[in-house]
Amino acid sequence: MEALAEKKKAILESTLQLIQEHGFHGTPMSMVAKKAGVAAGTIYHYFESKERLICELYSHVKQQSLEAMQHADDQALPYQQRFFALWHSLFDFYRDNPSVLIFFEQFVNSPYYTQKPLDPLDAFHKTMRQFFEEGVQQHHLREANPEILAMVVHGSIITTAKVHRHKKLQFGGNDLQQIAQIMWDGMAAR
Amino acid sequence: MEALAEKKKAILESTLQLIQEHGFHGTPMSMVAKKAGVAAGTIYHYFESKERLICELYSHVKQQSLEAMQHADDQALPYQQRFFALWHSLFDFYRDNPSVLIFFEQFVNSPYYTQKPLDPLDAFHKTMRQFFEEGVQQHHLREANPEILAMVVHGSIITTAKVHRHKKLQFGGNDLQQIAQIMWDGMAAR
DNA sequence: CGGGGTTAATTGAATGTTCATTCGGTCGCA
DNA sequence: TGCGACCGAATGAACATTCAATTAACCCCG
Repeated sequence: MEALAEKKKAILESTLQLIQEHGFHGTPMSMVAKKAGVAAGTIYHYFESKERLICELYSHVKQQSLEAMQHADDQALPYQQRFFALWHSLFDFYRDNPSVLIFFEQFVNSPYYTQKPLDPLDAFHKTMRQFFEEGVQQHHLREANPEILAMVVHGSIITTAKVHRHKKLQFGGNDLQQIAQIMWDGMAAR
Repeated sequence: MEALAEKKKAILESTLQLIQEHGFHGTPMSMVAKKAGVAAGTIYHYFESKERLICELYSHVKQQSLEAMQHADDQALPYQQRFFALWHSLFDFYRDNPSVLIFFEQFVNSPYYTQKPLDPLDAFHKTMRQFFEEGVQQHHLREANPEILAMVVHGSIITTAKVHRHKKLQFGGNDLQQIAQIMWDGMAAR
């Protein structure tokens, strides 16, 4: 069933691309179809509606983020080193996939996201939380709600990637390391 | 003639409200007109197009954020105290005006924002930067690019407000203080 | 092996709706 | 009488979605 997956994938990826360029609006199904090299009707073979397409794209993209994060984590390393690896690998992922970043942010602030019951099985979120739970339990990090730590760190990564993208600031490797360091110093056990 | 004609203000505020509820798309001009209590044509008396309306709304909203921040800053206080006041006042502003938060985020990730040359006179940004420049110069904060510090702190505020809004986490005052503290500890001079 | 039959995949023109924008006209005021 | 604010029905373009028709994939019986 590979050929089918091909088309579905092409549709998802075209949508992602086009949303980066033209926004959530300004991306008609006809344009998606054209870019994906399929007929308009074909999209409806794979996705019930535009809304469903976008929601599936969200899951797809989130899965990718998770993989980027997990890929870089080597549990054998000391915790602090793992923290920096996590920070940089996620940042790199967002920097190298600006369309993911944009789509993600647009989706989260759209009614699609608010309307849906939040996915309780959200693997990305869960993995992130576990990482910080571990840090707190082992006293590498200060006593704090791991959810909060996860949120703040992920926020710093997203923010940095967004600013980078807009070229408001061009970050050198030192700058990035400094940002990660600020986060670490703020959260580390006293 | 007021600083802003009553109707113009009503249009701006209705747009803000509706975008929170229905998103950037899903907010037709006719709906804005109805909510603002004016005729569709009237909007075009004040705004050239929907795009212009949205861009003006952005400036308007940014101005409000600036005021929220400045309002709380008392330069007579010690720097650290000013930092916490800034963090909390901006957070409170976003928490109490979720429509601003949503709109802001949606706009920044839309093509409207990317297309426009970035406003070099951006007063919000400038005020923020100056605050952190001062902290670095007076050695309250570590040696770092003040732009970066400003970005990271603002990011932490926005992230917290967003998560709060989605009710993923309900923050108590302690939680908030802890987040601000993490940021301070990370940035403070060693 | 082959061909007839069943199902799934794909097409793209047609449909009906929604929307931004326009414009001829009304109203109130100087 | 003139002007600017304001109205809202009318216009035309753009769009999501549908569907009847076409093609490819597969399977089973002879």
